Amino acid sequence: MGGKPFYITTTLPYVNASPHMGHALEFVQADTLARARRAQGDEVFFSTGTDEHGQKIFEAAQRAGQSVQDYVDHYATEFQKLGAALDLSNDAFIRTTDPAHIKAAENIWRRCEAGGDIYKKTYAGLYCVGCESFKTEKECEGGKCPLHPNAELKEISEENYFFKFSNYQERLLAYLEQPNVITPEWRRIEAINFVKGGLEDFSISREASRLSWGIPTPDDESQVMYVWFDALTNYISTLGWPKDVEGNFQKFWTDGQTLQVAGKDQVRFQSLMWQAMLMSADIKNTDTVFYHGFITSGGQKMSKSLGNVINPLDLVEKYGTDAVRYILLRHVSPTEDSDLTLDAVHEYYTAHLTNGLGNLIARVMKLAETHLEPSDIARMETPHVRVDAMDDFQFNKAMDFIWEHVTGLDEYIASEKPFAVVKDEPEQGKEMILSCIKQLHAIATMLAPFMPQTSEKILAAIKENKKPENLFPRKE
RNA sequence: CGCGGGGUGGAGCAGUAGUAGCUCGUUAGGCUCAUAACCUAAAGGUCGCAGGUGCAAUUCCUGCCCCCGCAACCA
Repeated sequence: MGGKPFYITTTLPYVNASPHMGHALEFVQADTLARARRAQGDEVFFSTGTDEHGQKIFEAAQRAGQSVQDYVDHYATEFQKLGAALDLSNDAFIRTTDPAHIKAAENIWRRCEAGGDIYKKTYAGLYCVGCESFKTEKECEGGKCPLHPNAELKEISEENYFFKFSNYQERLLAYLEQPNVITPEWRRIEAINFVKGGLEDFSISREASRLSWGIPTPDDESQVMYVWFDALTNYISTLGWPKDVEGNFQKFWTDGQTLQVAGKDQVRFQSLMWQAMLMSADIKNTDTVFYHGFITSGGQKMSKSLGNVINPLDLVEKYGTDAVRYILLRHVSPTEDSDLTLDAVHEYYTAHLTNGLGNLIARVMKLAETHLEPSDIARMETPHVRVDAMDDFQFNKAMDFIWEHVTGLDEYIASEKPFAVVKDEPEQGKEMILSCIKQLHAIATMLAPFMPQTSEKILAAIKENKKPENLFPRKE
């Protein structure tokens, strides 16, 4: 029943700050999709990693008084920790400082260059010394940088390599004609409108003298690649492109189905720039990019100054891996911005996991443990229920569907009272309890991609015919 | 007239041209298998404002108000 090999990747977090809830959301969504495909029998390659080059990282390392390498190593570890805490099933963890990735970035550069899409020109812009970066005119207020109104904006001109984005307007529009290339649909419209507005070539390198932490451009040591040109290449370098000694690139990218998961601010990078790069390098385009929304807290962006930051690792520590996955998948909209507060997290946990699923597992398994024999379990047929909502990235709808079964089973027990029937009519009661177990089994199976550890614990409990330890202990 | 998303009972969200649903919270019952859990019922909304089209609009159209993102080299 397996389909094409399935490739899925997250964007690579930029390692200039610690992991936040947005990263956790993207990771968990991607992991759930990967697990769901594996459960369908598809061969899956799930990749994630870290983006480690660029000026900001260089500066952040200096501020932290660390060598850049130590600094990026530290953050790569942080993200790997989060991945482990969320029980990600990724097959690869790519770092853009990996030698193989650097080779790949050089290679795609050469291919774009061979295609005539890379050229050198002088870039003149207003440079804010305070920000250490160029400002567009729109960003400036009254000729001053809004962040550093006292610093003089300097007109700096610099020779950089540019990518002929403008060459790809028609081909990008043709690509965007395909309804599935972007989800949700309205972001595809957004992308089309943007392309129709005209595309400007963009600079893909910086002078090495100003920015040392990057991949040198091939054949020109005086320049380094601008970080995202390098970073975007990760989606194929992680598969072993270009050498492809293991054949993963051919299997998963060329012959497989490809899906990228990204934040809603990424449309231009993932669906336009990256796709144009692929066209230039004569590599197949991404089949689908799914864009999720952002998580706010208390109606505002999470920020350290507001003090409303929710740290995903803290949350996992307090509530557990599957509880965090549950909240991100069910109580966060897949594509719209969603609000999450610690109070809300606590409420969802208590209401649906402690009182809901956890209690249901306990009451059903207690009945089974008391009244059923292992032989009853062994002869049980286990139904499989398909979760349709997953076809459309509707994680929350899929979870709602599963929870209808949870509630339904609670209702069944309350109205049919198997615990009472079994006292007077043991055989009939046992059959009723067995049907409860079947339902619980179905719930556990459906839950597997979303809450893998919970799913396994339920299935193990059913198999052993033993009430498990409290899966979701009450929290203060 | 820059682009997009949103304004629905106390809170958070669904939803549809024709008795407005869900989760949490509140109140009253019930049950006792279970984690003081679970089940049932009730209270609570002029579905942002004003017009328009329709037999009928929260749902379609127009205008306005308010909130939130984005506005290209930002990884």
